[in-house]
Amino acid sequence: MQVKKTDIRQSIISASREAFLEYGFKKTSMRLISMKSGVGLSNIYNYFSNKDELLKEVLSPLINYIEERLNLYCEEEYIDISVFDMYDVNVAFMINMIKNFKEELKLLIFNSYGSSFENYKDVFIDKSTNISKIYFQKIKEKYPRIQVDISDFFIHVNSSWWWRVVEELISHDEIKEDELEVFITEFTHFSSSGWKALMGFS
Amino acid sequence: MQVKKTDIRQSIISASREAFLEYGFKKTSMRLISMKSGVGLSNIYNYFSNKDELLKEVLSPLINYIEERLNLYCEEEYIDISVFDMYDVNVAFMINMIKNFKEELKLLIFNSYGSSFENYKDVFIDKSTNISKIYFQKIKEKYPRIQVDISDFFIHVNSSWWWRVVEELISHDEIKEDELEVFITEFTHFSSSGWKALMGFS
Amino acid sequence: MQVKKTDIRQSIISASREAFLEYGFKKTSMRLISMKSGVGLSNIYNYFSNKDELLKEVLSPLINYIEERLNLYCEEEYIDISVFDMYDVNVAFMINMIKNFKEELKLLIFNSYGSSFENYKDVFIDKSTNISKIYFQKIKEKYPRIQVDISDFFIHVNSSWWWRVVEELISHDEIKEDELEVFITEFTHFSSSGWKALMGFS
Amino acid sequence: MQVKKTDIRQSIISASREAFLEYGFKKTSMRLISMKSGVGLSNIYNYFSNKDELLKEVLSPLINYIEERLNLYCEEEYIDISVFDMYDVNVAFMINMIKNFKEELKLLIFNSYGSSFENYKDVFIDKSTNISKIYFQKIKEKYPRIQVDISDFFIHVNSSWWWRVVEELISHDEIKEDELEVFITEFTHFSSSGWKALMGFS
DNA sequence: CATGAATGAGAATTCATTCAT
DNA sequence: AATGAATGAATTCTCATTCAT
Repeated sequence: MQVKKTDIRQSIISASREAFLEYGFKKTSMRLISMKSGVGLSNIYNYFSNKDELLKEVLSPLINYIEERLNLYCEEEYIDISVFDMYDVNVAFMINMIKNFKEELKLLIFNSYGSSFENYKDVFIDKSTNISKIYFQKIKEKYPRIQVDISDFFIHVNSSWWWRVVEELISHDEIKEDELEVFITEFTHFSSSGWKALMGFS
Repeated sequence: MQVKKTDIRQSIISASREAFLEYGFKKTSMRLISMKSGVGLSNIYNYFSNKDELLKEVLSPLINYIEERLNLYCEEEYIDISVFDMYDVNVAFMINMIKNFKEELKLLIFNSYGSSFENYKDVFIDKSTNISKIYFQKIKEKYPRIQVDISDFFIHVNSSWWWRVVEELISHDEIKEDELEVFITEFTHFSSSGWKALMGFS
Repeated sequence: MQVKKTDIRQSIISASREAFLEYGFKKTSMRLISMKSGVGLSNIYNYFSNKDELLKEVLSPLINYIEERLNLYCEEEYIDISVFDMYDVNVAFMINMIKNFKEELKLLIFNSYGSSFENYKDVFIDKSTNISKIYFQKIKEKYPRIQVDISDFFIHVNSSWWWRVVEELISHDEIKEDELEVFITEFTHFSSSGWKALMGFS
Repeated sequence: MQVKKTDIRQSIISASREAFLEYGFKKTSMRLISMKSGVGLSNIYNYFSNKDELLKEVLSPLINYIEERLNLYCEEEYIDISVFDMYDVNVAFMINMIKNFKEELKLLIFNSYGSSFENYKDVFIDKSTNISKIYFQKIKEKYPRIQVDISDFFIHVNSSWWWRVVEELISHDEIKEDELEVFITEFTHFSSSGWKALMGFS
């Protein structure tokens, strides 16, 4: 019988997701995806132009989510947020992202070797580093008395840490709700104290 | 021929190091190593049993260094070190490791996909997490009054951050001495303030 | 839908022409033609039996034009044309053909690898060689005193040159009107002098 | 038993030559070469890096021969040669090339579609056009009275004709020695008369 | 030890065409 | 006439490793 086009697309995509999650992008062969999805190997190419496209398809919701948020953070309204509220915003972003895209994040973070997303981590970190820089710049302009002489590299490493937290939360997805809360508390406490100190508030 | 056994071994190893650094473990073929080293492809197998062994050989100094240090930190004498001195010890360890094994670290961190070191990061983090736990335990035993109710996961993430710092320092090896110092100061200031806060010293 | 049969045929044909011109017959896939024409891939086969047929369709005006002319040249009336007028006739044929079928000629000459027209050049050259032979034969019969002992192979090569001129004019379609005239003059002067010499008129 | 390296290389090369000649570069599969040569498919890649390399190997003697001659013709000593002696030189070059490299020429001319030699014809024609231009320039400088106002395009087409002659001689390799001589005579007579006319010697 | 030769499984992709509805 | 789906054979190339000498 005629199966609808979208069904087949979908079965290819979900077979890909499964396979990529289990073996990683590189170690997943098109043959495996063909077998898992029940769609003939060459037939897959009638739906997607290549293997990378498959990963793109799987990751696109996550990528869109991330890029949207990052672009959002560049906008005006965020200037007035205090450093410490900023933390809550970031934490919320991270937590929501993980809630909504756990599998995609796993794929992106741990299983994308050999694909065009191999270096997405760097892209993300660079972008959020830039946002942080802009943020600090704006703070400086608004409150000239506050000393914010933090090195670019530290800001970069800080962005890197955030990503690291995401990585850790993803790879320990067995963590319970309450453990997560404890961690967030610790993380926020630790970080805000750190930043206060660095900015001369201690 | 007068070429000594060890010379050949050595030339294979250094050819491997070069190639692995340039192309990564997975994308380096044995043929390339053969060509770079001038040792016949099949002859390489008289010295090393497989490709993975080659990376092992290249990384062994670094791995030994790391494991030695990690084991050391479990020992008695370190118990008495205050939390804050501990930082200096850790920083020193990190800096020295980078100074002595920059290339090996690059290999291990960024170029080991496809090898048995693919997940060494996790091994390291787990070990140093355990050390931290033991450390906190000992602190607790010695000074029962100090509150150290830090979650295991936070300790884990903290270890992870350390490793992340190493990764960042390695991938930004253009950083100058004075920039490094600034960063270390910021890092130490930030972290120690964070820890103090977490441990109720603020 | 109100789209007429012929419209669809036409859109397939013109999509094919475009694609063949851009990528060549071999490197043009039916999928591309389907996309360019907006006609479903499998539906194309309701109008044309295979890929080759598509090229045939595109080229048929040109092919018809060529064959008609070639057949025409075999007829009686052309016998009386002097060698030198013959040149003008041929030149006119060539120029007109290029004017009317530039794209088709490009297709035929440079982009037909893999199709049944791959060797059309040879067909054309053979045919026009035969015509030349007949022409010389008739000349001989009419004017027995003229020496026309030109080898068949030379006549063949001559036909080949004509085709080559077409090829060159097509592949240098940036040539301006006046440059073309200059070239035609040179070509005619050169050739007629050559022929005169060969036929003992010098 | 151990067959010597060169033997295998050679058998791959000659199998390639055979296959390329019979089916053309594009339509010859590596599998076929493997079968014809008796060398395992993947083993071929231990000797040659890809299919194109195989054609390169087969054609290199011819290509070297051509390029050497073309470079030679740019040199001083050839300036003094009269237009008509030049013809003899060119004819000799052509004839020798055909004698020495008949099969390679077939490959290059008719069977190289899909390879890096696909457009070698253009390369050759461009080069020899340039040589002709330089030649005319030098003639002009030496004998200012001679009118050589021949358009660049005619010179180009002329080079093209030479190549065409090669093509024709190659594709009619059944031509006998005496037929060849006749043709050469006709060709020379025709061309020199043509040139004389164009240069105002008639 | 050293060498040249071999291997065999596997990779991603391509594509004209056919089929069932 | 039109559509979505399918196919199946082919293609080039890769590579760690083994084998016989």
